[in-house]
Amino acid sequence: MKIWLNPSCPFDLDVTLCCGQVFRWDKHGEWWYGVVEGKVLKLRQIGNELEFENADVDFVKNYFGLNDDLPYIFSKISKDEHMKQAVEIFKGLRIIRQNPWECLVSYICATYKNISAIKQILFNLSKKFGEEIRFEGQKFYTFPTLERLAKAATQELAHCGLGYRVNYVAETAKLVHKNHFDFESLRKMSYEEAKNELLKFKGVGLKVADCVLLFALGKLEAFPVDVWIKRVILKYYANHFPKEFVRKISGKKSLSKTEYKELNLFGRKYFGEYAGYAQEYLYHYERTRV
DNA sequence: CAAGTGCCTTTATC
DNA sequence: AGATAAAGGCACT
Repeated sequence: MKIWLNPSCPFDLDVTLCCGQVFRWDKHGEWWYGVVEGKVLKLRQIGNELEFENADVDFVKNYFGLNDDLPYIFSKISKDEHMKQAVEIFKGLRIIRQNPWECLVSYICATYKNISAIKQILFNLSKKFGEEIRFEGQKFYTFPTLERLAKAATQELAHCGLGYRVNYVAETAKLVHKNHFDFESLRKMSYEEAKNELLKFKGVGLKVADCVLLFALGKLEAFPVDVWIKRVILKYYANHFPKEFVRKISGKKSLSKTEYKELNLFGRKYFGEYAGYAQEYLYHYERTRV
């Protein structure tokens, strides 16, 4: 099936899948393959044409955020030259609407890891606890269900390379299972309310909660602050903070809870209701700027 | 090549 | 409250 993209509303499949918001996509030739909602989704983009197999149009549109009005969002977040430049370079990057459960586990596993290591962990988890699917003669694995991970032995999880995150994933899976936790209900809540719900899970701090809100639940005002965003702020936006504060966070590697909240609040106030888009553009901009 | 550093941080413990 | 240490392991330098 095909979707014809409106040239005035940009989309860049490569950037969207490469920018580090999702971890289970691979490109073979010009086609991207990923397992989404239990099926292998295959797609490629040629200019304004998005061609895909194994999903319907509405699903693809929703998953890739094709309904987001990017020109309008750009007009809202383009507050300065840095942001304008990031937008100019990566124009078609869109926030993906991931499955909330997969997103939650992914970002619990992502703490203090680099992207290749995160991909490795999630592949290991899916291979061990997910379901094997064959597609075009290749093996793919669905993401483990919460029921399966809730039952998983810590020993088995440890073999996936989770390290000290084993207990975070195990306990979160058990709690989600026990409480029949309804991720969909978070969508109706405010940003703050939904965040507080997510913070109840083990291994979920302010950063992980923001990532789940942004990448799975469509809370586009969420502004996750990781080491890269901290760098961006120190580099381009330090004048928005007291000198003393800047010196303090420059000196150490990790942020305290209050320091995180300060940077997070700055992002949301400064960039506004689409701060999440600003975050992802700045993140990718800074990471590719070396 | 070995050793050191850094990684889309959180939690436990002062 | 607020700072500090500890927690896999792997990729990169």
